[in-house]
Amino acid sequence: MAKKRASITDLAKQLNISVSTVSRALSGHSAISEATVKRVTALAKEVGYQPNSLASGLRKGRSNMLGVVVPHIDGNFFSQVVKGIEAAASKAGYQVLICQSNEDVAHERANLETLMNAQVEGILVSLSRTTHEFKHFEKVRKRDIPLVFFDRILDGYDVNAVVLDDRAGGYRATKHLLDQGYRRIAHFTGPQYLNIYKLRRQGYEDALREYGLPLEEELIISGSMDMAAGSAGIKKLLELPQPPDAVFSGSDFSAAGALQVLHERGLRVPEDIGLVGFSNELFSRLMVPMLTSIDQHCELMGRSATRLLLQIMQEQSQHAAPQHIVLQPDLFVRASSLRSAASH
Amino acid sequence: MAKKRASITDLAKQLNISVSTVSRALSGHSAISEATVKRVTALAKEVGYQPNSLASGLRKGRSNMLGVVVPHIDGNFFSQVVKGIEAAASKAGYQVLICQSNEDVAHERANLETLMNAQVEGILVSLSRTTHEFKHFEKVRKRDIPLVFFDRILDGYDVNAVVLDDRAGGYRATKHLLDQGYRRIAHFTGPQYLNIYKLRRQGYEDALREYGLPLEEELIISGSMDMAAGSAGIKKLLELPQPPDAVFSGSDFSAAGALQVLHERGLRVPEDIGLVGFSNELFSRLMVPMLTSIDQHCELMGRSATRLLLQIMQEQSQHAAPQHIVLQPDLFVRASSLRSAASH
DNA sequence: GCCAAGCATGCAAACGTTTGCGCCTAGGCC
DNA sequence: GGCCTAGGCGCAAACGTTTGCATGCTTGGC
Repeated sequence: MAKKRASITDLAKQLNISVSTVSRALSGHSAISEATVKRVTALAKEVGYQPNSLASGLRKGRSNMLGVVVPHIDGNFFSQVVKGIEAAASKAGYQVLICQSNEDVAHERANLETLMNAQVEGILVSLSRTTHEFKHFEKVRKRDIPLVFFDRILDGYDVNAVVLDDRAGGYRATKHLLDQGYRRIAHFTGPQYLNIYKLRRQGYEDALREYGLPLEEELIISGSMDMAAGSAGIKKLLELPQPPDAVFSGSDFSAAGALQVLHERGLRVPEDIGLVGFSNELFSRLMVPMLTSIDQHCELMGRSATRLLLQIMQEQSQHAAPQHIVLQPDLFVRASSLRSAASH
Repeated sequence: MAKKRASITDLAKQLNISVSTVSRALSGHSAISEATVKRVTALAKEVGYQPNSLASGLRKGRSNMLGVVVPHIDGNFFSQVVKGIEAAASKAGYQVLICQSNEDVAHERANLETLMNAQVEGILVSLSRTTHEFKHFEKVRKRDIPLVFFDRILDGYDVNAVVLDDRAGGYRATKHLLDQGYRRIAHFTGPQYLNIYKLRRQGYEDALREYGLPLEEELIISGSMDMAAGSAGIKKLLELPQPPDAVFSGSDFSAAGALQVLHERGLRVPEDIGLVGFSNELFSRLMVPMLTSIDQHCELMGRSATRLLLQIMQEQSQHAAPQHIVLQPDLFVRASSLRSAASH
């Protein structure tokens, strides 16, 4: 019962002209008289003609689709990145096919397979947490399908990527605390095999060194970076003979967990202890006091990655040297670390 | 320079058999000998053959793709719904094409157009805020493309839809406050032309009526439902000759805004004022005290909508009566409304 | 009046699959 | 030995476009 969608051939028949003429008329080809163009477009509008992009993609060898593989699409970071990707892609006339790897490398492999079947013209990937090898991407490369990674990348592979300068983020956060007069600064960090946590920590250490302060192992707490880890971490720190006067947390969630404990114990933030998070999550503005945090420009990352991908797709010289784009994070200073203002 | 992807024809040539045999062998057709099936699959794996789903879609008249139109993809709610959609779709072997309308009806119209060009087999839509008419969906209907709406729908049109029982949510939230002994309960609500806010308010009123309490206009604050609106709202309420002893906010954000003001003024939650939000945003667990809220089962909504769509796609009887699926919200009770526990 | 040029259009192949139909062969049955 | 069946396979058309080339017609220059 489904009504046949009108095809270019139907239009041609009704107008007694050939399909090629119709095709050219619709695609704005030069060698078609204005009169026919008008006749064709008029009829097209009348019958509600819609081009079949599958057919066109098949013939032209290009699908007008980009593929995206993310660990998961919910959560603040990835949903914003995807928003940026979709925006940039649709502006360039591309559709976006989205897959979730669920942090599972097997899923990730399957996702790539599906995207290649769908004939996407390029692929954007943020690696799953369980991805430690590169083999499944070689297949993509062999097919000469442009590939751009963002945020999560694998060390030691020279690939196109857009990442955040996590070291600079860690450095800036720590330096801000130092500038505010804090001198015994603790740090919450995550698994060191993830580039992001390793780099944030490096930034932290660089800042301390710059100020001639010692790096004390007891001030660095490694954990899962969620709220519970933050609560546990701050408890451990408070039990030290010489507790810290500030914490730079590698995640806003851990910072929130720490804040809850500080509240319970009657410690004041920022007076007694300064607090800085990472990610500038939505809720950082909802905490009391509001949390100073590092913004990752998620949406910009999505847009940049897409633009890089589109650029690579255009260059014939597929095999130019891979590009690395490094985005600079921003520090959003809020009450949780403003000792100078609070002391007035 | 791009290496030609191996096609079914290449396989056929190499094996000296016809393309039809290869096709049937790969698709598990019965009338092919086991021996050839093995030969074909072996070669296919060897050369890394990947089916071209554009071609297959063109021939079969089905693309294996679903379309999704959301106002925007970031934020807690929609990103979780999309997660559910993607999960359900990919389990059924479908790809998901995602578009953002940016809350703009013109964009929405364009999105539908693109999705139809891409030959999606079904479309999932949550309306943009500026959509007050239905015309652009009639075109989709005329093409017999199955259509399912979720969350945001238009009153007065009989369509397939999956929505939350917002009235029940409002009712349950209010009843909980009443059960906790609060008697003068205020309500933050949003634009009444949006079904969700209207219904939440109805639930609120129903609960009050059930307890024989009067509806007082001065206790109902209408606003934009963000943090600022919450702050402004609670200030207005506190200036009343007889301020409320609890607030049911139609959004977690407004509840958060209110909480900040209460903190500033030294009012205790839940002892002096009880607080309940709506949406169960991530940060509701991060607030001090933790915020009682209504969970919308976002991911389930995505999965349900997708399943409904797939079901409609399978039924020949396209034109069966439209189905409405109503999801029941859940109340997550936390400290911000627990007077009984707090009083002990 | 003839030829070159240029414009508007048509023809047909191609993209990679799927699928109805028909062919061939082998085997079983009478 | 002939006939029938069925299994295994090939042929070719079809899906809706795009596009190189050919074609016909008009026009202008000499």
